Amino acid sequence: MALSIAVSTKPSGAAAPTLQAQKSAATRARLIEATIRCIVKYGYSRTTTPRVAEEAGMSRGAMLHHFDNGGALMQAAIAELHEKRLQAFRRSAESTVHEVGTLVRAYWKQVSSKTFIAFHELALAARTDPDLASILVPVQVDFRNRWYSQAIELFPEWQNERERFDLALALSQNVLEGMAINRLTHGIDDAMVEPILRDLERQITALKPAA
Amino acid sequence: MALSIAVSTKPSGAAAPTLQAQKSAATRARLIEATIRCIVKYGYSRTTTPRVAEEAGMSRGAMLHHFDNGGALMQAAIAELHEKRLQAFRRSAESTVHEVGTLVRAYWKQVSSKTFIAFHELALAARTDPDLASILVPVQVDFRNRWYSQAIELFPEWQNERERFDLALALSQNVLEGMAINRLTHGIDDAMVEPILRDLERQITALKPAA
DNA sequence: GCAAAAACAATCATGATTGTCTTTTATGCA
DNA sequence: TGCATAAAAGACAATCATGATTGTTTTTGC
Repeated sequence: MALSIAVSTKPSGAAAPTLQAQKSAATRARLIEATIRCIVKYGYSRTTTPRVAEEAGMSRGAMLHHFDNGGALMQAAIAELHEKRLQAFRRSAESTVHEVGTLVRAYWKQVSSKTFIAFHELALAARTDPDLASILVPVQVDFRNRWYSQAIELFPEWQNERERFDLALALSQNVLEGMAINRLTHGIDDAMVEPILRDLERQITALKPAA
Repeated sequence: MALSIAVSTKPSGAAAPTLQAQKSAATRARLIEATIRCIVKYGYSRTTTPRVAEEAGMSRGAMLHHFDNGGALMQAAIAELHEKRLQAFRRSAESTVHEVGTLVRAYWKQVSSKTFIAFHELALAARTDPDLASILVPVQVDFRNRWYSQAIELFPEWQNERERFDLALALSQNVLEGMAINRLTHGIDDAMVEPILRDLERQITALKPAA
């Protein structure tokens, strides 16, 4: 699916709440979800417009009526993925106790989701695809920034020892994401997941100042 | 580059040391190296036969004379990458002192190489490409097995506490590979590399029984 | 030298994907 | 009830990668 940069999605203004607009929005959502599913199923490079249309259960012509081109659809899918990540992210930050163990498990669950699979497909493709990168990188930066800010809010008492704090964050990120990706690629690791999670928890707790 | 499974590379028997055979082998090597460079530069899905031919500085026709089809070339490239990894791997196991720090650094250097980039491109593509997976998975399994065996040889005194040993190995693998991939995808991490490496060393040392 | 084989180059037909354009269907509002 | 408009489907040409085919040059072995 070729990316045409600097394309804006079809509906410019806030649509009136007419019945057609609702239907249109639903169809657009269906297409976006189908795109994400295709990225997970076939990978980014094999996510083609015919495949997405088939996955969404509609003709390619109908699909191109809602999105000017494949790139616009991909852009919308990226925005949706970003939203999903932020949402799952906020949920785990709000509802749970601010305990290291639960937070580690929450992020592990997050990187075990299809959303993360799709995101990594995009991220790796963006490495060699400048057009995709120009869309994806700002999203990644935004996510990273929010991640960091959220962590600071969750652990205010930790801000005196910024070095240890940063190390704990970087460790969590690299271990969990690394483990998720490793599981994607060679599959074989399931037995070690629990021990590693426990070790990571233990280590973060050790880095954290006593409450 | 479509993969045609179950194709064998052209030269069946051990070639006589004729001039043509040498030239042929050199050309084949050039093509394989060009393929690997293309995977790194353009990613797996954009590694097409015209691009490889251009990268190798020869016509596509010439290229298809040395490899029956694109898949055969990709298969040869995978074998070459496997060799490269094993080679770098043996070097760090043989030449260095069997010290945790040096070994961690050695593997970190290894996952920072273009060989690893190419391998990860292939590994992720194989997730959704059964033909590629059928070629790549055995190679991955073989590497993993050798990795494990090598580690056992390097640390015989550790074999009484197999759980800690396995944890140390899994940690090393996930942290280092995860960090390498993270650096590939969002780039931003360089400042944390050193602290994480040091922490990993410290942790492995803690898991290891006193010599 | 010379014929055979290999290396190399160029072209062709096929299939897939993309974006545009036209046509058909149905939906909402006067 | 009509009719204007959006939704949906299909047809279209252009582009690109692929493998096969054919032609040309160079090397090998007799």
